[in-house]
Amino acid sequence: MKHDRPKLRDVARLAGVSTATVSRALSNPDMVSEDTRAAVHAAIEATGYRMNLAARNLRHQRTGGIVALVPNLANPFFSQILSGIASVLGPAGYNLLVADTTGAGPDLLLDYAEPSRADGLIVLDGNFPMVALEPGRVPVVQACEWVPGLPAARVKIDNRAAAGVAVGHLLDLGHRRIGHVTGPANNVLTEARIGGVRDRLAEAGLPFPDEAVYQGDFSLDSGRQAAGQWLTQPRDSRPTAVFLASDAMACGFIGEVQRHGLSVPGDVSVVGFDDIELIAHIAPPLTTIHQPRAEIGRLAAERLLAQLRGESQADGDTILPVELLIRASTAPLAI
Amino acid sequence: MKHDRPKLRDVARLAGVSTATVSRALSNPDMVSEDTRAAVHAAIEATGYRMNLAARNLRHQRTGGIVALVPNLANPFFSQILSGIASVLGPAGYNLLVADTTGAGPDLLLDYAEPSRADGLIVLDGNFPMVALEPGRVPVVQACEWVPGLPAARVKIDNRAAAGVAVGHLLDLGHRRIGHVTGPANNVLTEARIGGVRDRLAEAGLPFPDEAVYQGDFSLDSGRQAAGQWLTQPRDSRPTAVFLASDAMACGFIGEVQRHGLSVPGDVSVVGFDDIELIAHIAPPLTTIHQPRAEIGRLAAERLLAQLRGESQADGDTILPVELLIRASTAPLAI
DNA sequence: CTGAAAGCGCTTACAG
DNA sequence: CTGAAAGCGCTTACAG
Repeated sequence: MKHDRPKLRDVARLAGVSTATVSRALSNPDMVSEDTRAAVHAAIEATGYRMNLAARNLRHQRTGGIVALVPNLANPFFSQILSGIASVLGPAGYNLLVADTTGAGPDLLLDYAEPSRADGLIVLDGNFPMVALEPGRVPVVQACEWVPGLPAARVKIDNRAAAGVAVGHLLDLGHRRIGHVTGPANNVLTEARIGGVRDRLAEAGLPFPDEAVYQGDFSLDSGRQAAGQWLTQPRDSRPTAVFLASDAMACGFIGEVQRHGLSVPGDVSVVGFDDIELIAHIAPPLTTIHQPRAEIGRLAAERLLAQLRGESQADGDTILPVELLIRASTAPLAI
Repeated sequence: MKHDRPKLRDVARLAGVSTATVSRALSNPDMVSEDTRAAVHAAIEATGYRMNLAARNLRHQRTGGIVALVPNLANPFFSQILSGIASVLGPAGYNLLVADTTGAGPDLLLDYAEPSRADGLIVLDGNFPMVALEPGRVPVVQACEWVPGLPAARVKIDNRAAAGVAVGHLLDLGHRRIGHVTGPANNVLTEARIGGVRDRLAEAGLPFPDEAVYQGDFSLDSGRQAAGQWLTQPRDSRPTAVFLASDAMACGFIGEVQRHGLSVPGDVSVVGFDDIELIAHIAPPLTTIHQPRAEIGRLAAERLLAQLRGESQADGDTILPVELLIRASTAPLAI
């Protein structure tokens, strides 16, 4: 005996009405008389009918899904963002699809921007080639990172200003030789943050020599390597404080410095970026820039839904405020 | 001028063949002659045709998606697992949908087990009511957690044995009064881990009094509260070592103990569970049980795909090995 | 308020 | 090797 799932037709037959009527009873109840509605619902109960969403979606020319393009799913940085996205998509009746862009070709964005694949796109990766999103493609919102020139809404923080705040904190503590560990090359966040450092130092009339810039890639290990470089520099000319473009790097930096018997903040003050999970619990607790990750996710999803409803303009930036969290990894310059 | 996307029919018209032929040229190239194939591909180029996946999926009675049901997306514990899942689903041509089960009703599992919604389910949450997955529902694989009695494949570690290993390590260090901070009540992991503690202590002929059991819920804050309790207990009878059912709790526990001027492992040895990101970098670096999270995700996805291909049995457990990582938060009992 | 029929964009037995 | 036609399971103008 086959376990065929009941279809609209089966319900209609049992209720003694047409499939059109059953369909209406379900999606537009007040288009049908009360009696008919009751009969239909009885038949649904009796058959155990559940709607085939794929068929409805095909008919409606939508998929019911939004995809989030994530640079690296394994990076816990994104869990709060995804959680924020899911918290608005779920109640709105959309499915959240996630795709990891690691090692993906440049076509990935276009593949996912197919209306038959998803109704909209949230792009968390700024390293896509600048593609012209042709008409007939799906609405896109960029979150955190962005593709320069891509005409799509952005939800983000002011990375340049945030870096300025971090450096300002170190200046306030009396530091005059300030170093910076960057993110990966060719990354918009990297550019914005180093720009903020440069601006703030220039404003203070301080130099920003090449020796004070350490190339990183956001990873813990690259922070460790930056510390290795810093350790080899002459004690009386190397930075007395370092601002790193991610908390993970700050974590690696601190570990390496300590491994060599030096102290944070005794020998060097350290500021991170992101305020990731548990970073308040390392030793010393890390001073960092807090990014409202869940909020970024929520707003990105909301802007996308607004576009799908035709309510919102397709571009323009939403800038969220950051917060400097002063913890124990920074201290006044020892004289 | 409308920007209608070209359909199969448009390609067929341009190539001078039927839609059936275009369809075959695409999905079964060697069913068509070389000339026809060339004509079809030329027409595809000319029109910029891209297949409508939703229509193909409806026809094929599949959705092309697998959903992962996650207890709490914001918890970075799951990022590695999702990454593992995505790494096998992507290449296999499936979309990964994620849903957060926080605050969801008991029907969620059944809702997602609809064949029109997804082709399969990976359940990471053991707190669903035991439902009979009726025939006509989609294949399910459980990962990490599991619903007792649910007849679905499981990919997990041996939590009971792992807890035994953690306790064994503390016994080896000479500890005789060993405490345990549990996970949330009514959770399969909580039961399995406390069971492992009880077994191992019994095996060593040691007591496991109620005062040595602290109720937690996996969260950092509950670890902090457990430390609060521990601190109020008499110094000469309270545990000299504590095994906590999650790293987050261990982190909170250590922080609170240190805040009261005591030292880890000087005054109390601490073992965590999970080996989450950065936990090797707190002070002191945490001794913990490493769970192969990415591997769990990969294998769960692979078992599900095998079931979809009809290759694998629908139940049976896959047990992955864990590893005790000894770091600085545990030390021999001071006499 | 309700039904017959066309259609969303594909695929696939069935003939030829 | 190729085409005409039916069908995946819904929805929705169009009539009545």
